[in-house]
Amino acid sequence: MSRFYITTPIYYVNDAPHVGHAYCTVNADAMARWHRQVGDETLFLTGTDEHGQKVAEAAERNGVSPQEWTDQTSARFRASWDDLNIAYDDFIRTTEPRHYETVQKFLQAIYDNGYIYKDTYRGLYCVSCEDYYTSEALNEGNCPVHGRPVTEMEEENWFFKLSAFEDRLLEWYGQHPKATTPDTKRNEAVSFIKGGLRDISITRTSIAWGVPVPWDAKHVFYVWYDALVNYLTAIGYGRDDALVEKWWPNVHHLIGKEIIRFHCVWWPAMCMAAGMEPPAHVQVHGWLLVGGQKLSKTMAGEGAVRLTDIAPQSLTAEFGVDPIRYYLLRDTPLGTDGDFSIEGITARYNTDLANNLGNLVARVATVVGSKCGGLSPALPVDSPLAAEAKTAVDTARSAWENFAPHLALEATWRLIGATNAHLELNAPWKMEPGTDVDRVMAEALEALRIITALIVPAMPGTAQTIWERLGLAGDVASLAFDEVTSWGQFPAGLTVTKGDPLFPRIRVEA
RNA sequence: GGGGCUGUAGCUCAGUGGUUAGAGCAGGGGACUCAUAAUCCCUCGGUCGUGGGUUCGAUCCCCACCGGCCCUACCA
Repeated sequence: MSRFYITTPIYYVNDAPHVGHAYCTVNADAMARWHRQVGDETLFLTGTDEHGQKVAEAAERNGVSPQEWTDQTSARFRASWDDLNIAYDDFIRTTEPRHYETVQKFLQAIYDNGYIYKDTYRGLYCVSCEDYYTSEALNEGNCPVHGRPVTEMEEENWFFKLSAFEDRLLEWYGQHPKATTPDTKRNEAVSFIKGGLRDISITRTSIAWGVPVPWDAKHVFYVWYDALVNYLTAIGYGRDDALVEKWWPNVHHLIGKEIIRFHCVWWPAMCMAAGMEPPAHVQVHGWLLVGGQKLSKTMAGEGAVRLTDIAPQSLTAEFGVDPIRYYLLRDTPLGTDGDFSIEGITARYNTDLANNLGNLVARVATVVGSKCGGLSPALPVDSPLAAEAKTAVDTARSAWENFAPHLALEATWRLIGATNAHLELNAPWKMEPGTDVDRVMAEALEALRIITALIVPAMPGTAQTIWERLGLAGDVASLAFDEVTSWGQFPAGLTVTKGDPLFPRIRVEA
């Protein structure tokens, strides 16, 4: 048995949970579910990032303390994840005492190792961005984002000697070519390092809403610097060395492409500075882009077409939880940008879920009912579907191992197609009840049993529903993947029930 | 301004320095009628962003340009 530790970024509480967050979290959840299925000891961590100036200001505007504000906003993320059937093992909040303790110990270690020093930060500050820029970053003397003049500011800060890690990082990436995937994203990180690293300011005196710097009470840590450490908080850094040893560094950080720099440059360097191995793997995903199609008002409000305006719950309310999970996993491979659209969801829903999977379950149940007395017939020794099933299982296994849920599902749907074709070829509905019908329907049931096991990570609720309709006992997700997906197990004599359509077709106006 | 990614069939995407560039969906035709007007079979469809270069030969390598996107030091 091996172990699998996967994380999402911790989401900034000032955002409302949106489809982008859901995309990342559903992928992490499916990956965790698959690893649990194969028997890995699994730790799936997500959470919320609750410090920083913007949170403090938002709390003030709303007339509550920062802690009260983050209590409210963090809860929205948990509600979204509950709704999407996300089975995280731990949900971290950066305002928790355990996180303060880990951050302080981790950064104290870096300080003790001599990688943190005090200096005066002079920089060009853009009021709109609330951030500093280097003179090279400016666009003709103006802020590159807002195009407005910047002002010279000065602040006394503690600095992290990121520049000291250029060579070590490059060497490390040379030795760990798969530390960041896909390769194009690794190249981005490496190019950035090669371009030269400068030390970074990691504390602030201007705000109080953060983790206090242990050796200088006037300062709190800059929000990103405390946020990254959450991956160590959850495994007990500073509190339980054995637990850290157990889970680190074999972690998989699932992140969006916009935060490559933090996870693939800063974070490995911070780990090195603290005397730890950098995280073994960062899997980068792209963005879901909204192509400009109109979203319904119930979906996103008047005139809104931005992805960040779409609440995951509005989607699950309209399409169901598992269809949205399926769409997010199937439609956009991890690593590239994808298109998000209601039309796309509808197409996946109707073709893959209603027509292929849902209809297959229905037609098999009907024919078993009419030709086999509603009971599963005995399974023959050989079947042409056995090879198809093996291909699907092998492909899916390797796809999940390689962070490619879309390929795992594609392979599963090939098996669904092969099962539909097998029924078509044999046309059991034309036959008189007897051994020929029994053989075909037993084969279809067996294929469906394996298909059900294969969709567990993506659609756990649907999988269990189908499992029960097939007359099978127990919790399909708890069965060992390798055993449950091998051909030749469907017991004879189980009661197969039809039930309502799993995925009623969505009518689309012409 | 600097760095990086990307542009392949109507749509979403695979893919390879070398004979006729693939898949799914959509479109067209046929079969079937167990099933959620589902399914199955066949089929239409691309000067592989533009212009150069390297090469015996490029969609794939190099350069430029055009379009889209990310980062430029707190947006999955």
